[in-house]
Amino acid sequence: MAERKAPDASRRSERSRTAILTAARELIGEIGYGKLTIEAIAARAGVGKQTIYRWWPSKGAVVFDSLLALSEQADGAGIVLPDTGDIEADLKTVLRATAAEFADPEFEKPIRALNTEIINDRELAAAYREKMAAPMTEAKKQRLRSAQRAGQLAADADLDLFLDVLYAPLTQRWLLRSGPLDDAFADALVETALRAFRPR
Amino acid sequence: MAERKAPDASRRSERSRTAILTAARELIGEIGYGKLTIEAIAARAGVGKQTIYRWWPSKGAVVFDSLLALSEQADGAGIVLPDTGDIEADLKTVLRATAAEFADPEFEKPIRALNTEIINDRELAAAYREKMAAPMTEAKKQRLRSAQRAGQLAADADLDLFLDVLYAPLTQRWLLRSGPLDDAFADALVETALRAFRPR
Amino acid sequence: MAERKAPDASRRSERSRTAILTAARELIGEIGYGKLTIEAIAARAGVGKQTIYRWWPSKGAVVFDSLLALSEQADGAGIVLPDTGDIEADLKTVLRATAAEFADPEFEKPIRALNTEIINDRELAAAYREKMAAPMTEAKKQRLRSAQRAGQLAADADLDLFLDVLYAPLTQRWLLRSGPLDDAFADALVETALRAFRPR
Amino acid sequence: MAERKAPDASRRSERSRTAILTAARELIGEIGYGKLTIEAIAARAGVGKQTIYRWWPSKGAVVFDSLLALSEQADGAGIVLPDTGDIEADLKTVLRATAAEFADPEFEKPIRALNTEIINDRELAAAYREKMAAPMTEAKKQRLRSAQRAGQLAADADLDLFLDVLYAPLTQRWLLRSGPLDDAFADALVETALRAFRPR
DNA sequence: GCCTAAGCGAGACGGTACGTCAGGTCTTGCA
DNA sequence: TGCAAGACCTGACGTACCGTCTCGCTTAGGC
Repeated sequence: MAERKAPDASRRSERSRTAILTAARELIGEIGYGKLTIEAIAARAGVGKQTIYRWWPSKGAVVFDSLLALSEQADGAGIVLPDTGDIEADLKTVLRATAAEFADPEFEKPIRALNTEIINDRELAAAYREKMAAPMTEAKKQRLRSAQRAGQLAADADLDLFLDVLYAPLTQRWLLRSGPLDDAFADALVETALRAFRPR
Repeated sequence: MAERKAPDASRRSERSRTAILTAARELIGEIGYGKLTIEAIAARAGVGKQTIYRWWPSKGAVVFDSLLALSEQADGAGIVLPDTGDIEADLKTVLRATAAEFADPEFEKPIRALNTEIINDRELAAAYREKMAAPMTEAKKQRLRSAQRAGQLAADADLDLFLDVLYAPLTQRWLLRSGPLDDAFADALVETALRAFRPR
Repeated sequence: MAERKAPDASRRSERSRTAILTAARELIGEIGYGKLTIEAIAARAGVGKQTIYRWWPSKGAVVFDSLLALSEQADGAGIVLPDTGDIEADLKTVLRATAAEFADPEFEKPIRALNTEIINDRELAAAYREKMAAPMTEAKKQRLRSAQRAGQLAADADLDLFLDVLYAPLTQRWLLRSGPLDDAFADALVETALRAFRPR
Repeated sequence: MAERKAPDASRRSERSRTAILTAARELIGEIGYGKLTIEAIAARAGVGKQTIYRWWPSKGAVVFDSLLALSEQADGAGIVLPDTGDIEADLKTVLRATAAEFADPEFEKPIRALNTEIINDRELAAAYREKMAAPMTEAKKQRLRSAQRAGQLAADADLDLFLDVLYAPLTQRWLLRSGPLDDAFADALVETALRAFRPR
C-alpha cells in the first residue's frame, strides 16, 4: 500500500481551505461549471495552485466540497420536514419548495455542476450519497414513518421506492428540461405517489 | 445581413461526416466523454479540425450527432413495444430490458456522455427531446393507450406523468448509482406505477 | 531514425521567428540571461509558447539564435581586418577594440549569456564554433597570412595556436574579471604573441 | 542598523554544514549543475531547506563552498610545483597534468559548474580569485621566479601575463571544446610562452 | 470538358489551462 | 533556539487542446 503523497493534515491551513471553497462556489455561480478552472479558483482564493492539488484529487472534488460546505451550514441542527398531520399537504409544500429551488438561477448552476460531476465519477457519487443525500433522505423517511403511524401510508411501503417515485420525476424533468416545474406538477407527483402507496 | 459562415451543404463530404461520427463514438467508448477532444476525433477520423468546426458548433453537438446516428439506425423501421394484452407483463419486460441496457458497459459510457451534455446545454436538450426521446415516448404511449382501451389503466391517466413515474426512478438510480438496477426494482416500479394509475 | 517531431519548416512564420529572436535579445539586455524565461520571450514577442518549443529545443538555443542573428547582420559582407602593412599596429587596433567591446555593458550581458550556455551544452558549443567563431577566425587568419608573406610572422607559425595565445587571455580575464582590460593589456598581448611567433 | 538576519554562527550545526556541502558535490557529479536544486540538496543532506537559506545567500555560494572544501582538503600543506631545474620540462609536466584533469569526467562537471557561476556572479568571482586561484597562482609564480634566477626566463617578465598566456588557451579550449587537449597542445603552449619570455 | 470556387487534409498559429517542480518564506514540534 | 519537516504563495515549466488561419490538393458544378 504505497501512498504517493501523504500531506500532513494537521498542518493544513484552514484559511486557505475556506477561501478555496468559497471561491469555487462563487465562480460556479458567475461563470458556470464548464468554464471553471483550477487557476481561476486559486487566483480568486489568493492561493497557490499546489495548495489545491495537495488536498483535492480533482476539480470535481473541490466543487463537491464547496457545495457540501454550503449544504452542511444549512442543516447544522438537523433537517426536519414539516409535520402538520396531513402528509399530502406537507409533501406538496416540500415538493413545491424543491421545484421552486430548481427554478432559482442561484441554485440552478451549482446543482447542475454537481450532477455533471456525479454522473461521471463513481467516487464522487458515493460521497454525494453519503454526505449530502443521506441526511436529507433520512429526514424525509422520518416524516413518512410518521404518516405510516397515522395510517396515511401503507405500513409495509418501501420508503426508498416511495421517495424515488416522488422525487426522481421532478429531478429528471429539471435536468432534461423536459417539462414545466410548476406547482401543478409537484401536486400531481405527490398525489400519484400517495395513491400508489396508500394503505389497503 | 450576411452570414459569417454559409458552407455549401451540397459539397459536403459524406465520407468525412461518417468518419467523424464513427471516430467520436469509438473514442467515447475508449476514453470516455470527459477526455474526448476535437483533435483526437479529427486525428482518428483522418480529417482536418476545420472540417469538424465547419459543420458542428460544439463538441457536444458532434457527440450528440454520433449517438443520434446510432439510435436512428436502430429504429429505422419504427419502434414498437410488445403488446401481449397484459400491460403489467409487457412493461416489466420492457423495463427489465432497459435496466439491463444500462448495466451493459458498452451502452453506459455513451449514455452518460449524452446526459452530461444535455444537462448543461439547452439546445442539445431540445434536440434530444425532439430527435431521440420523442419517437420512443410516442411508442410507449401507443402501448399505454392500448392498455387504457383494455381497461387496465385509468382512461384519464396523464400518460406523460405515468411515463415519468415509471422511468425517472430507473434513470436516476442509474445516473447517481444510488441503488441496484435489478429485475426486482424494475418489477416494483411497474407495479407501483400501475397501482397509481389503475382504473377506478 | 525515428524523429519525434518534424514541423514543416515551409509553413514557418517569419514574423514570429523574428519577433522571438528580437524579444530574446532585448530581454537578455534588460533582465539578464539568468532570469530570462520562455514565457517572457513569448509574451514580449506576442507569440504562443508552443511556437517557441516547436522550433527550438532549449532556451539556450533561442538565445544562441538571437545572438547569431545579431552577428550575422554585422558581417553580411564578410569580415575584414585592417591591413596597413604593420601587423603589430593592426593587431593592437583590433585587440583594443575587442577589449572595449567587452567593457561595453550593452555587449557584456549577451556575451556572458552565450558563454554560460556554451560551457554547458556540447551542441551549442559546436554551433558556436561553426556559425559564429569560424568566420571570425578565418578573417583573422587571412590577416595573419598576409603578415607571414610580409615576413612579420614565422612562415611556419601555427595560426590556431597564435590566435589562442592572443585572444584566450583576453577572454579569460574578462570572463573571470581577474584583471583590467585596458589598452596596455591588449598591447602587451600583441607584443607577447608576436615575440613568440616572430620569424627566425 | 539592524541586520535582518543574524544567525548565531556559534550555534551552527557542523553536521548539517558538512552534509549539505557533500550532498551538493555529489549531486553536481550526478545530475550536473544546471539541474541542481536547493530542494534536492536539502533532501539528500537530510536537512531542512531553511538551514541552507540561513547560511548561504545563493545556490552558487553553496556550490562554491562545496568545491572550495574539496580544493582545500587537497592543498592543506600548501601547493608546490616540481622544480627539477628545467623550467620547460617542469611546465610541460604541470600543463599535461592539468589537461588530463580537464579530461577526467570526474573533474569536468564541477569545474564547469564553477565557471558557470563565476561568469555571472561578481562576488563569487572575487571569492574564487581569493580563495581558490590565488594560492595556486602564488605557487606557480614561485616556480617562475626560480626560473628567472636560473636565467631561463627574462628577469623583467610580467609573471601574471606569462601565466595568462600559458593557461588561458588551455582553459578556453576546454570550456568551448574548440580543440583537443592533448600532450602536444600542452607542450606547444609551454614552448610558445617560454619563447615569448626568454631572456634577451 | 474545362474552369473555378468550394471543401478538404494538414498543421502552424496565438492563446488558456493543465498538472508539476522549485524557489524562498513561514510555522510547528522536537531536541 | 537551532533544526527537520513541510505547508504555503509564487511563478515558470513543458504539454495538450482550443478555435482560427493559411497552405496546396482534390473535386464537383456551372459554363
